[in-house]
Amino acid sequence: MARYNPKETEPKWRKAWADADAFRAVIDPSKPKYYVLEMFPYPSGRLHMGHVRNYALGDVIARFKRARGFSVLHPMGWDAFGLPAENAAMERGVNPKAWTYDNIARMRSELKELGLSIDWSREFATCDLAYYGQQQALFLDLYARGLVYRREGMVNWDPVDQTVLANEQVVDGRGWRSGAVVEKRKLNQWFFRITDYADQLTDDLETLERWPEKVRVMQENWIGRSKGLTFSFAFAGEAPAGFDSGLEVYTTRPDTLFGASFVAIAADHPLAQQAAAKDPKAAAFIEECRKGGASQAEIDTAEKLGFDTGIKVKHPFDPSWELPVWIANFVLMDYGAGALFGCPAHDQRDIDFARKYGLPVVPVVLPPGEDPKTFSVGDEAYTGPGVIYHSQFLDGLDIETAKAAAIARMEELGQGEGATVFRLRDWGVARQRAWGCPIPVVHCDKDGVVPLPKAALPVALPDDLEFGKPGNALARHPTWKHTTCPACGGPATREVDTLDTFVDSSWYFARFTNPDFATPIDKAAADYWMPVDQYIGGIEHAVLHLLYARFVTKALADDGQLSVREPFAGLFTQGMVTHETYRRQSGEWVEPKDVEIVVEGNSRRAKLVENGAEVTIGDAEKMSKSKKNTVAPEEIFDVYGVDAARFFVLSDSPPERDTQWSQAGVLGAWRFVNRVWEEFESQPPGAASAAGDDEAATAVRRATHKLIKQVTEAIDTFRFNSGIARLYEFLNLLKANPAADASPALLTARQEALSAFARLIAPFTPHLAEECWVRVGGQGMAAVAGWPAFDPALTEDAVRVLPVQVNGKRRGEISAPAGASAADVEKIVLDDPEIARRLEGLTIRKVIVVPD
RNA sequence: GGGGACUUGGCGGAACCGGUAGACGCAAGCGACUUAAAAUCGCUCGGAGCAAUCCGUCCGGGUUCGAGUCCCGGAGUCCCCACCA
Repeated sequence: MARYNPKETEPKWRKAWADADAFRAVIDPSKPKYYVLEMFPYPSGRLHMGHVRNYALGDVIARFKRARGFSVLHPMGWDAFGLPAENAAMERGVNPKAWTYDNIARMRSELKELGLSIDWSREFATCDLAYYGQQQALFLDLYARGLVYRREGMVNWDPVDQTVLANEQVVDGRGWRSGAVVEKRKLNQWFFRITDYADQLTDDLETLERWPEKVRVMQENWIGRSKGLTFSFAFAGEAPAGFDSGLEVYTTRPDTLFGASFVAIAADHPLAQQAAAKDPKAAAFIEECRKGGASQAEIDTAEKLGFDTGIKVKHPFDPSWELPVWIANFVLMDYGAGALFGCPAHDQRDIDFARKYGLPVVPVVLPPGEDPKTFSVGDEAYTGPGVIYHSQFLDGLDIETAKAAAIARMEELGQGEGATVFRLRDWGVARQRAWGCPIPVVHCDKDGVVPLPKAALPVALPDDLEFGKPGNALARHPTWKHTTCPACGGPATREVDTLDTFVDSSWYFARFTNPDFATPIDKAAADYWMPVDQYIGGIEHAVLHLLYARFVTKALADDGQLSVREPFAGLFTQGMVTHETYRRQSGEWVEPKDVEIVVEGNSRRAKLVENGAEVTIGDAEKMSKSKKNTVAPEEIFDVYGVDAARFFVLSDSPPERDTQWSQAGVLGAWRFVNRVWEEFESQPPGAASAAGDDEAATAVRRATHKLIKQVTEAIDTFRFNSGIARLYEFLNLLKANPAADASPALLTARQEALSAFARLIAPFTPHLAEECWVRVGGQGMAAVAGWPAFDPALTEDAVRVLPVQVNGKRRGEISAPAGASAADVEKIVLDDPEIARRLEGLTIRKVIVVPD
């Protein structure tokens, strides 16, 4: 029998789908819609196994939903702006635009080879003028709504990439791409007012039921909403210049106000600057603070350092009580008010500080069961529950009540009010890069910063950028930036900063609903397709991309351009594709294809193919070039076909977990493909439908209906590996009931089984499914054939095998008809000789029957 | 320091509501076919034991007729955030 030949069948069916335009997304109000989207790829140049898994996952959903009668939108595009193109330009002297479009062309053809059910007519790249021109319009819309502003601020400067980074892009004090230690710089910057939406972005997380809990928690922590009190300390003497209304601080523990023993301000605080101007020692201390690094190790070991300014403030509830104002290295200027009051007894950081500088430690929260006369705090702050004491009008209250009472009193006094503070900062969106979306504003000597009118859009990037040296090639282009001011008509210069590429990916999903529309979003199309029903991508975007996309969606909804307030109704975060790592004794990494695995019983060793030298087998890690543990998808497609590769990345592990690529694993998938094909080939074509049933036919028929039910549920719940296990089981059953020597009844049952089977495997192995569908006499193509239905009555077994436990231990099993009553089951059990033996000498006290 | 997840054979994993632990796949062993190998097919495959049977889901307790699953305590691994007032 001829083996299945994917090289022949797979291209044939891809062409058939394209010719039939089978995957075009159509607005059809008579059908429910389903929008499935995988995070679009950066066109790095080559497809890797992670892509294969990501897009295969989405394609299972898309094909399944299409078969289930949904009108499906499953588009593809390119997240195409960004630094790698500029780096390539610098290193190899290529043009970033040409480099990017070359990569896109190559990756497009590789992706198409995967046989994905994508509507390619909607494809775009974010570096297409047609896309980023619309993004400029969108920028102006947000500008008009007051959601974009420019201010001078301290920014994170990446000295290697020579650009600004958002807070989210600084990891452990280093740039997320370059890994360089980030510097603080003062620059004029463009910001999106994401903090306006901080409350909504937190509250609406609750509505995202089909998001992983983990991602919601991460976003909630990132936004970092905290409720507390802002209030001002009056100065004991004359108020310093600019502080007539006092020194403002923020706290989440107003209940501990009577435990205050100092006030601490950040080194960058204006009051600290004033102190520095008068006192060189203060200036020296501030300089010292600036040197402190932001990395994990530095924070862990950093000593709490302070400098007493000599300034005193009055306690808000007792003006006779004065507190010293210290400059402290642990106070952050950009959180809360940049100043705090220290309550050492109930805050670990404060007590470290107080013990070092000999400041008072007054407990005001009495832990349950402690005696107020003897309770004291050592070097460890008490942060647990208790009753307030030593606190005048707050005495006797619990912590929560005391917080409310303190806030109420402060509001009465007019010295402060309850406040919500966020960790989230506004999103700095300007990048000093040339390969990005130009910001559509000009700078005019007379009119200042002037947004361009929409008629002046798009602002196109010049093609003749020169990338020989670091820095912004757009800024040094000889002519591009020179233009006229739309307000006065005089000479002006264009903004040379471009938008963060995360802006590009914050609305592309909406653009897919009509990628050719004359304004950024076609509301009618978006109203039909949005929100994305199932979004699929890596967990690494849990905060950055997914938070920005949520913000932009809300802003566009408020602007009337979208009706939905959340972009992604369902989110699935898939695991990575990993592979074992191999190293020579010298420590060099070795590629899998240069390694031969030797198996001895349960132990595995590895040696070099070329000379048999011993190789160390390391843990499975994410495929990466640096560790040489990559497997090129094309090579796998070439040997086993696309279907086997798709099938393997889906079959081995649950999709949310990492899956380990192995040669043996893909061989298993290849065997499956061949066994499926053999089963279809062995079935005589046009098997007549015979009336009547025999035992084998009944078993096959029941198993078929059960299989349909199980595979349907498995796909619905993202348990693809379990669904595939059921497919294997069913194939084993068919093999046990072969077409050769089959009764007419069994042949008929097999025919029905194979017809269903061809459609059930279509989401996983679409090319093979088409070939099988033809073989079994199906009409049209499997891709559009519709999902098989099951008869619930046939999914239930008529006879149940029930385990029998005696005293909680399994002691045998009996068979009972489905739905048998408790009394009937009890009778069968008691009549069973094996059970009777087990009951000898025992008294039956209680019988528990669990139905079926 | 704060938050979250995970831990089941040699391996990936299954077990949906507390009801037969280890489905399915991989690896391995034995056999068939073959001059031989590959491919393919059949059987075995958590541990101990001839067997009856006993033990077994990270460890220790608990709830329950019954716990991989629920509760309490602990260990390990991984992820996110972090001088956040």
